Amino acid sequence: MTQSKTDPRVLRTRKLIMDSFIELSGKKEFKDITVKDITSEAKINRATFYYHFEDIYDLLDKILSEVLLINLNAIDFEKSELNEASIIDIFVAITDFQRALSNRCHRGYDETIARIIREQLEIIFYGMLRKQHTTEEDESLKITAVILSWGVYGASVEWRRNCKESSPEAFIKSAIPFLMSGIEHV
Amino acid sequence: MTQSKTDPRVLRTRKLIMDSFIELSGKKEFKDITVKDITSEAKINRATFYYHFEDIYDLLDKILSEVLLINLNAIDFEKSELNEASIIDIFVAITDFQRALSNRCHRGYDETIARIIREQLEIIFYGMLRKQHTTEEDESLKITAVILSWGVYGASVEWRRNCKESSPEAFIKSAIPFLMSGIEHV
DNA sequence: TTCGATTTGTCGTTTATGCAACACATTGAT
DNA sequence: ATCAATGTGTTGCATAAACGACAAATCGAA
Repeated sequence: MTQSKTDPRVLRTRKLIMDSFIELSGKKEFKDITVKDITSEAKINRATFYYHFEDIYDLLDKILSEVLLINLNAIDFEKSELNEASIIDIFVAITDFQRALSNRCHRGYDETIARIIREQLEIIFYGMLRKQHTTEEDESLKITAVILSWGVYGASVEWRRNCKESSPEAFIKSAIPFLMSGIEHV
Repeated sequence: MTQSKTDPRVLRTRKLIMDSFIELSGKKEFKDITVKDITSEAKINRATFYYHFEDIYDLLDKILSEVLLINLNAIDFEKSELNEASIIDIFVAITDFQRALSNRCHRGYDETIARIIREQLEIIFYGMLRKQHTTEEDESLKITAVILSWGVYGASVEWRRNCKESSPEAFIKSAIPFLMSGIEHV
């Protein structure tokens, strides 16, 4: 809330870098994109790139997190509870996100994408759990969030692999009882 | 030719400012556009504006000069001589330029536009004259360029006011004998 | 393998931009 | 006419970005 505004120069530069990366990833595969490519496309100095990002993997991290967050932000986690409905919403958001990625020539990032999605899920689940169980100890909530995040992410992998003929909503519903029992068990 | 590249930050910032001004001038009249409007639209600091431009009139100057130059650059002055054909080309470029301006809601700038066009014309005529008369003294060429620039600009005013039914080419052709005699008299 | 070319991180220095504050001018409503 | 609000142009200082250089790593072709 009280976040002091970040320097507009930083916002501009980050946007330039991210836009250039997205532009380039429409032409080349990830492994062929160099930092030099990005900075000359963005017309910024290469040293400036390293001022904002550790390396090209860090950039990918932050871009994907941001894109995923935009998808997930449609769901208002501040208000919604961790129940059947919100789990379905989140699952649909993830499958939408992955579909968007595969439409945009993002190939060869699979492991990175997986990690990012799972990490984001963990953060979200942990936040929601803590709101509902303010009395519980943190460790217990944390491990629940971890297991949930892996489980839901795994479900999305499974859906993409085998079950595209059924809707994501229908697919995740079959897993809801198991997930919810774990949540209520905390 | 040996111009050392200007700092990319400068180019970016100037473009931000100019684009914002052009954007704003589609919504308001010139007299209603403030420096603050421009800088907040461009998301740059107001002090940065004054780093690049003296004031809002200076900005208008440079924007219009640039737009006019793009029109005029279609004509290759480095190669062409100051003769009947090139005068016609220049006259047509000016009338095109003014038509483009009036299409884009630029009202109330008339005096400024007039000055800028005339100054540009003077620069161009002087440059062309000097290439053809390397032996002549500068002062003589300069005054010729001044008179030519006023004359050709005045012709464009006259054409806009009374003679739009005839083509600009036909219109300026009737003035060519007078202009050329002045040029050859140097 | 080896060698040249390219890329990667990092550093120190210079320059452009951000920011807050200022006195002054202009505007607009009462 | 007055007063508050807004815009103007300027300044000093803080910080991001540019630039050039560098050693090390990686890549590619002979």
